[in-house]
Amino acid sequence: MGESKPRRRGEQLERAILEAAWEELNEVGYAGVTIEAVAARAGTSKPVIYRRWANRAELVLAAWGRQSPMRPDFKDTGTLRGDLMALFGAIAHRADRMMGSMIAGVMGETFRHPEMAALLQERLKSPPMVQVIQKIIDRAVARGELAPVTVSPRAGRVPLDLIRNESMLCRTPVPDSTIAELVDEVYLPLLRGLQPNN
Amino acid sequence: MGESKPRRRGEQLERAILEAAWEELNEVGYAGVTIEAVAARAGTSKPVIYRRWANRAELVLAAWGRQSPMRPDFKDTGTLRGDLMALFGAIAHRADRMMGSMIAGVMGETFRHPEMAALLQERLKSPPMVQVIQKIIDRAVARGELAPVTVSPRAGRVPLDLIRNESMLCRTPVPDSTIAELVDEVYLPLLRGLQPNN
DNA sequence: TCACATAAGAAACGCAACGTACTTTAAAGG
DNA sequence: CCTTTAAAGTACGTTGCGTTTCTTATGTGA
Repeated sequence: MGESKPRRRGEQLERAILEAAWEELNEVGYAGVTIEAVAARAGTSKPVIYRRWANRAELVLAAWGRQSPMRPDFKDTGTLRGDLMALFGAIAHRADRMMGSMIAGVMGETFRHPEMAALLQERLKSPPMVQVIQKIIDRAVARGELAPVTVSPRAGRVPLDLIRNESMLCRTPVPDSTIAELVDEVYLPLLRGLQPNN
Repeated sequence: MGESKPRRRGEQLERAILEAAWEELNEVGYAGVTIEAVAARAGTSKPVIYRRWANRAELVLAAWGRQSPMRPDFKDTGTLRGDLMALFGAIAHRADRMMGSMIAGVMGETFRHPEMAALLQERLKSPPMVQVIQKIIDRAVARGELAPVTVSPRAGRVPLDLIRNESMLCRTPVPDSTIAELVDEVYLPLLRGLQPNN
């Protein structure tokens, strides 16, 4: 066999596997991902994968972890509503159909592999979100749109939670109309209600 | 063989299967449910199940459908906050860990069986919720706790969505402290923010 | 009352993927 | 250069799927 493909190792191989896993995930969803297909796509074999991750859920979480985290751009749209629409839109854009499938899939396996629950939860807590929202609020306060407000961690997580919920249920990209509803009928009222003079 | 167990048919058999499926679901979670185990528990065989439901997701949804829907008791606790705590608590009580596993599992299969997405969504829309919340609000208005407010369908779904989200992520029964957070830091402010004089 | 249509029960199948074990072979490192 | 490491490849037993085939109990209606 003259064909001797250079044999990859360590970091390089691992990256190839995780990329293959991510692509599979996007094509067939969590339930459709098989270790064998990932191995084939990465041009490697099952044992190589099993040496690194104990099961599908771990592999998928690792593949997810390699994807660059959301970097919400702070560009000022000039209004509180505009900023919120942009933020919600950015979240929704990331939380597309595949995301829902993945979260659902991993979650579905936490009965068999309870240790995954913690990993998944940690991944979903998304700490930077509160700061982003606080920044948006501070700008609105500076504009005079809002009385000074501080959001609790819980209130800060609401946008992410609501959009994740929506995108998991709907399976399709969250439509703009839904984003507008969430902003106009939920989050803007919530922020107004948090103002001290109530 | 003197042992001739009476052979069940139709409705009776179907009920036995769905009950067995529900019990399996509660014991091992969606990912752990196997048609074979359900058949064994119901004292029947696989073909009998496959003759009725095309796959695990359909069977599980059917089993879920037999469970009595939530009947939120309207008992007046005397305060808006008390009523909301009771409502959120009732939702959380139903949306226990198994619920999360089931929703996640069915959702995870919507890649393979897209037709399930619609069924699941319909099941989750939970129409009566808005009326319940509106009733709670009206009582608060009558008490003078709140200026008159009407909640949009979207705002009315928020409690259910947030608690479902929470219970899916946490895997454990939603603790009272979380329910209090959702009421005090999210939903009460939201209702205040919806008042017209803002 | 009996014959027939229906559907339950049971066993086995081929398939796919799991997760593991074992061998061979290429690369890395002292 | 020689040893160690681990990747590639193969094969295995297991499980559950969804299906097929067959037998047999049950309810219906002639």
